[in-house]
Amino acid sequence: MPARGLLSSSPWTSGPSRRNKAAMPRYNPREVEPRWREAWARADVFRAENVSDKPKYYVMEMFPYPSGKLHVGHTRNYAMGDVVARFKRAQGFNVLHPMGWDAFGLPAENAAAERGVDPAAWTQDNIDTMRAELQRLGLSLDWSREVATCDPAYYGKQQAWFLRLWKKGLVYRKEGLVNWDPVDMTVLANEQVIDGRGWRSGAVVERRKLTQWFMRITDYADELLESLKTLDRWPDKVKLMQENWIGKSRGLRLTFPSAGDAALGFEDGITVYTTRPDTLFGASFIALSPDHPLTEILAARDGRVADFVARCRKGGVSEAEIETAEKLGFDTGLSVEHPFDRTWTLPVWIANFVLMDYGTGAIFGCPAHDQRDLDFARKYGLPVKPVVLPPDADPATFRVGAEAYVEGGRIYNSRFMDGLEVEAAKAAAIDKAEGLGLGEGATVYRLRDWGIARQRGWGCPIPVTHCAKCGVVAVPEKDLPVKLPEGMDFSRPGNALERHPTWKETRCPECGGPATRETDTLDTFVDSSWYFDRYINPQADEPIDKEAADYWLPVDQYIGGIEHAVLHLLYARFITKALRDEGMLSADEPFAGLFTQGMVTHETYRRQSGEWLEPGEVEISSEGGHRRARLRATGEAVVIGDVEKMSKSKRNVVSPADMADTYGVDAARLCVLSDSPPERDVQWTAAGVEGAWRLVQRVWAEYDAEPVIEPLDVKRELELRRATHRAIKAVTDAIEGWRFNSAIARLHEFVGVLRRFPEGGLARREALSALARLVSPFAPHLAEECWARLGEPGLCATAEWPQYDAKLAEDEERVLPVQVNGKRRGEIRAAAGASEAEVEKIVMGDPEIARRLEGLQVRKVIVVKDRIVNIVAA
RNA sequence: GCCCCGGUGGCGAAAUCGGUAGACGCAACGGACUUAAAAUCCGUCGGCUGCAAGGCUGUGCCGGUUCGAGUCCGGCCCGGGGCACCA
Repeated sequence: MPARGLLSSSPWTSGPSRRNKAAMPRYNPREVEPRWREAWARADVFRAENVSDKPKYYVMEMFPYPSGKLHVGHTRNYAMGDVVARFKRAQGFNVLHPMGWDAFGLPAENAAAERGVDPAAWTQDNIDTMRAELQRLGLSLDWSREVATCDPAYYGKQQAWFLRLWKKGLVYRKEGLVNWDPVDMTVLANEQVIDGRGWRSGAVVERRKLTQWFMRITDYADELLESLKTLDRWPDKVKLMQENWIGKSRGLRLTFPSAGDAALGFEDGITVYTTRPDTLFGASFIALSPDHPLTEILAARDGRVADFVARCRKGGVSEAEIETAEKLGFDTGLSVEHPFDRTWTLPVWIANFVLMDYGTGAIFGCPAHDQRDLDFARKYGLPVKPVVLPPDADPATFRVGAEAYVEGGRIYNSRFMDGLEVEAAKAAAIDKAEGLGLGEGATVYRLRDWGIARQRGWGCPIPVTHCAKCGVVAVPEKDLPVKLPEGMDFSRPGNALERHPTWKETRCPECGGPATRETDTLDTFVDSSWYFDRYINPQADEPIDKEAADYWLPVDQYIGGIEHAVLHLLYARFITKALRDEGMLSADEPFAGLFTQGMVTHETYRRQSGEWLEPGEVEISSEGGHRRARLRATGEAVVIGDVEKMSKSKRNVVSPADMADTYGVDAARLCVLSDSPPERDVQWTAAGVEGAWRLVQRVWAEYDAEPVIEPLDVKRELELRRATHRAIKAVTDAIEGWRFNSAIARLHEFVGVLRRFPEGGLARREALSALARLVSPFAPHLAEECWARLGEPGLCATAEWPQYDAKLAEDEERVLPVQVNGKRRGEIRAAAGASEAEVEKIVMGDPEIARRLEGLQVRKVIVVKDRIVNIVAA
């Protein structure tokens, strides 16, 4: 949003500054910034070397989808990464800071459908636009390593490793129930279904039976869980989310033998999975999933079962259905024997709340100690028998009412387990079941295999052919990449690749007979699971240049949104481990350090008709204490919606370009990093840019000022030197601690100090030399201009980070507040590091303190070195 | 329902080891400069109270630990995020 009054007259041409001399042109970023970007490009200073004596540092931000326009959320994200990249480079690291494009996906298809453009051309245009915008931000990126996932040179290598994983058995095809998005007309992974709706379209997801491609991420479930422990530079929150997602549980897989007249398919009894084998004597029924194979057999024979299953399938995933969550059951009339007492039989039900794809798809119900089972038992009049006694309860009177008892306690009513604590009873039950040959201890994960196929035209083709004679055959590596055709028809929903008139037709690589190509493409999360490997050498013949990868991996610092905590980060970890086991790289984990930055949010605006509006089209006013919004062009009333993450779909995006046009790129970078800590969400306002702009001008004014030659005052010189070293320490520590907002605050302070020291001399020179380098990660163009003005050799971008002298960074004298009984009553001055005795002496000799202590008896004096004094007196 | 994370001036926030609460910035107000405005510079800026020095109070609420609590502990309220028939 253009700031008031700045469009007609630009701030840097509006008049001379009055500091130190009559007329001085103000710092003009429009002229300065492009010049330094050219200088960096000419010197190629941001190119990383795959062979180097320096220690390596690999820093990257999550690559963007090329939507066509950069917004301030991107700016903030990439500015953060650039601060780290420039800081580490200055500290002597060989820094790899690459960029690329997550370029497959639906928006290109939507654009093709709406405007009849070619998705490849549309995407390429967007990439070109956004690359220019990114380059304008002055990011220290190594553009020689750029990758785009829609480039055959990239996805062809992806097909190559995909086939290797297939041959290894990590990829397989299976018929199963899938989540079908009826709007996008594609299959979604479980992770991509949120509240029963497609993560992208928001449409209610249906369940369909289809043959699908999967990756065996569950083979790695245990390692993915265990090695989370090695990720000490990941946020705990993300590790916790992944841990919950993997959902490891230990329990018992146990078979209930069928009782009496075993029905067809039912001879082997029913196998259930439980994490509560200690409650087996509280069992009251068995429940099968509506999708259980036995249910299907029963449904084939009995129409009432089929009707019941149909009822369960209807909805089931819809939001409303989940919320009401009514338990539904059907009594099959069949029964099984209790494994621990074969004379005891239990009825077999089919229940809607039993999931087929978790455990065995069948459970035993223990209503007293499981809320779902209790709800079910109450509804259908099944017995409720408690077997875990709460610590203070009386076995004679303890009853379970409306709430199941799920806490710990002592087992009773349970024969050989009586008297045991819950954990001991679980072990005893597992032993017993194993002894009987009816069960074994089992570990089960919530994590499911990853469904990777999408019925989309704009994605990486799955490189296989279907031959009537040979079945599913891999395309030979020499024939890769399997490229997308030109001229796909996106005017109708569905898979444009499938509809293409000729692309499908091919020859079987094995028998040479006629065959068809697979028309499913890979989930775009496959594309983003290895791009950090490809950056290392995007021209390599092999998908991954192993030698270079062994040097660079793992990524030292990855920066991105918390919204990828589970999906992208889990897939990328899995693919890394799979490729490692294929011998393609050596790293166990892709990202040693992870930082999840906050989102940039903005209010949303819509027309009465529901159409989204951009913030720039809307004028906000205050009428009667209420904020009102009107369409700038027509005055039409506009609905102010929620504050949400900036996204193209809701059109609540603010471009950094306007801000950069008016104030320059450096001010824009400072603005997005100021004021709020990087991990916090921020609601966008342009207010901070004025402060950033002033900082730029004030920094420049120090370099541009004519030197004031005055005799150096030794005391003032020391004071300035102390301020310099204190600033170096503070900024360094703040960057290392990811407190960029604090680092910028310290720059403001340091500039404030410099204004008070216009004299020349070495101390000022030292200060200015340090300041340029401290400013450099945040406002790199300004830093170069200052550096050049100082006459320093070379580029500031390649200068060493300033070192501080720890002695100078500490004050030699401290002001210590003095409290009496915890209330501040004065302060004293003491040498830094003064002993308790020395400080106490000064305190007691202070007349003001003495006055405060009149009539009181000092009981105790607490001296915290260099910080505070507290006198306890009565 | 369960699991996380937050709540500090008019606003964004700082205080990261239990030790001066509000650094730094924005806005506002007062002043300087200017024919004037903008820009720039200097200053004030949690609340109550006082002529002043100062005093009292204050980090969502209630209680606790401590010489000392924004920070630690217990209970609650509010906001945000994640998971949600996972047996």
